[in-house]
Amino acid sequence: MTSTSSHAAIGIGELASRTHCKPETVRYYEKIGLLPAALRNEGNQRRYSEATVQRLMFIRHARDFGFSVEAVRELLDMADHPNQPCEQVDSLARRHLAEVESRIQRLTVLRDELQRTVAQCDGDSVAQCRIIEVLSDHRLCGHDTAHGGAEALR
Amino acid sequence: MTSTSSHAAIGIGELASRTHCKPETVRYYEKIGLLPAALRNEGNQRRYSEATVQRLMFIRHARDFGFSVEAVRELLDMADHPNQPCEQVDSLARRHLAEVESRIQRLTVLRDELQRTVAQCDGDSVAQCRIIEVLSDHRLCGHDTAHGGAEALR
DNA sequence: CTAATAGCTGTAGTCACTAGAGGTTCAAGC
DNA sequence: GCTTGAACCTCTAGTGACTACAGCTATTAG
Repeated sequence: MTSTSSHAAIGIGELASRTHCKPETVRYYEKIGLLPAALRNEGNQRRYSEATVQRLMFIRHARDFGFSVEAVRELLDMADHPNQPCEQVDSLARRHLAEVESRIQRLTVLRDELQRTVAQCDGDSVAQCRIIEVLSDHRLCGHDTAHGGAEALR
Repeated sequence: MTSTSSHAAIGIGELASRTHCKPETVRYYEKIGLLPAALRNEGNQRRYSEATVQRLMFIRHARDFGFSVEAVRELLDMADHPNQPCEQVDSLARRHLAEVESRIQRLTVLRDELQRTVAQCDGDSVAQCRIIEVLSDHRLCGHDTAHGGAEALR
């Protein structure tokens, strides 16, 4: 075995590659307190156990699910208290789901309007371009929808 | 007429309220060059013409459509050259549309996975919570999908 | 022993604003 | 003319979740 021996402490590089993130991100998570301060070797380099690999996998996975770092912090807290009821976990997840659904909704309105507008452009000069025309005059949009706004993208 | 006289110069507050944004945003757009440096009155306050109202409406509308500030900069450039062909406008808009569609796609995958996971939680203790369980182990997700990731939200 | 790689700290940059401090100017009423 | 309050000015820092860089030290393979 070269690097992945079974229960030896691992370095930040291996931790990062095993959790699909970068060493910078690991240090960042430590700084903001998602990961506890790492143990150091004689040369002041971070050394991690399998437990940290698991914790970081949990974090990355929750982030992949779109949870904010603050939400991940709460989820970690809850996961650390397995005997409590999971109501809070549930409500956090449901709120997040609602957020995602609303984002999809707003983006869909936006997409329809973009599609409509793009379809009306006949490829002539800018002076007759339907896209520029619509951007210049809100009344030319589909009805009077406020089409999401930039917040749709957040 | 009190504030909205027909061709007098207006202040930053009225410009902002007529374009649904804030004075800070107007100054910000000036700083990054989306709006030209404003004329000033004797007391160094910005004074705007109707042309600026139109330009700012264009900007806000493009931002509402989800175009990035850099894209808006290009769109303004194009709008300023009405005799050119509108190919570039068209391609910019189509690329943006593709971006929006891809975002919807990724969010939809995410939503389905969240829905599935949340539905499986029976409201017991955290120790048995399906949400925590799934977050702890990637293999428990629907198949082997990488479910979008945090980039889905950008 | 040397050279390449990996790690360390600390700071600044990303995007599109927003908020605040601390000061100046304007407009209206008396 | 004077006062008051709102609006305006500049400059700086903060948001979220990292990423990138500069300038150093430690480890490891050959």
